[in-house]
Amino acid sequence: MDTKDRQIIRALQRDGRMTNQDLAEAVNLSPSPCLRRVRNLEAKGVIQGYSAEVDPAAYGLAITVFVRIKLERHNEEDVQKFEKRARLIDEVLECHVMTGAMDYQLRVLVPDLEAYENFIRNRIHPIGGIASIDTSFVYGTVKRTAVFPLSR
Amino acid sequence: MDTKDRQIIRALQRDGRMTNQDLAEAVNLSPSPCLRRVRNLEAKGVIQGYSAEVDPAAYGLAITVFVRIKLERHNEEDVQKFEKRARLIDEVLECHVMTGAMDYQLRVLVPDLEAYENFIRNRIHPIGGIASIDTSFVYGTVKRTAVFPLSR
DNA sequence: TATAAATTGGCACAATCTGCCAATCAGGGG
DNA sequence: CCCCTGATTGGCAGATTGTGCCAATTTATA
Repeated sequence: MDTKDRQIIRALQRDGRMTNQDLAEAVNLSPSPCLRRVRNLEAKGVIQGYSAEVDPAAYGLAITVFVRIKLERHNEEDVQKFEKRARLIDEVLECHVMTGAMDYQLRVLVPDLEAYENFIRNRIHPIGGIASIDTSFVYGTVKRTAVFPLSR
Repeated sequence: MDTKDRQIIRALQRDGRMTNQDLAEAVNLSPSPCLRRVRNLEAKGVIQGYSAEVDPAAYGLAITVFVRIKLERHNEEDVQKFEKRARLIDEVLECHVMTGAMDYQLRVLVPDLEAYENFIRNRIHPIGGIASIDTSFVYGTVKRTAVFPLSR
């Protein structure tokens, strides 16, 4: 993982579908070593995949919600159960374990407020063992990028 | 935006670099109309771009932080100033305007705790007009996907 | 400086993309 | 019921891109 690898990563975060030839030119390599580095980063799990960035509203998911959840108990069993169930919920795009007053933060995508109510009632509450839920809706997005800062 | 478009979108969220031929097969189309639909979704801004998914720790950014910020005043000038400055900070990958007690939530990536302290001191506080900051570090990530739920 | 290991560049072949044209399909009016 | 129109589709050929191999170059080490 040298400077060239980091250049490659940032270029592919900006445009994950750029051709290997353009990428090679952008990082001052010829195509074959460039492709080799990319494949290597993929094999080592540094690059975990590629994905299309889609406007949620245009797709029909107008509402983004950050949901913070605190469990009643933190024994192995209840924690495993919560995390296993959370992973299976399609509306949950992210679920992180957090420091602070709440245990988890979820990023949730739903078409409307009614769907959010149903999500809480039918997907979250049935998991059980939940002490409290704190909901924040997203009004607007000031910035959203996949490109990491230059680390050194 | 019909069922086929949604299939295409979800397939490209799972693998943004899949060949048009594989994509066409996955959604039961032949390559040319499939490519036309993709280009159309791109032109309409539904697909906003493509990007590589990278492991932040492997890249050297071990710490993910969600920072919630409340402003002292909400006049046009102070809000514009904060948002403009936030957009320019490389460590800030996301910045959303939120409902609830705090005004903004940022997703921030830094190499270590020291860098986080510097980030707050040198990037956030100098903006001015900030009433309070609430920091939550990410211990672990239970789920992280780019694939939207089937809408309907 | 000599040597070994790692990385690079170029080339040829295979796979993929791209733009065009004809064929097919869906909907509306006579 | 049929014909017409517009939209969408499928297939094809040329251009672009990816892929794997080998020799040349660079880098690191003794």
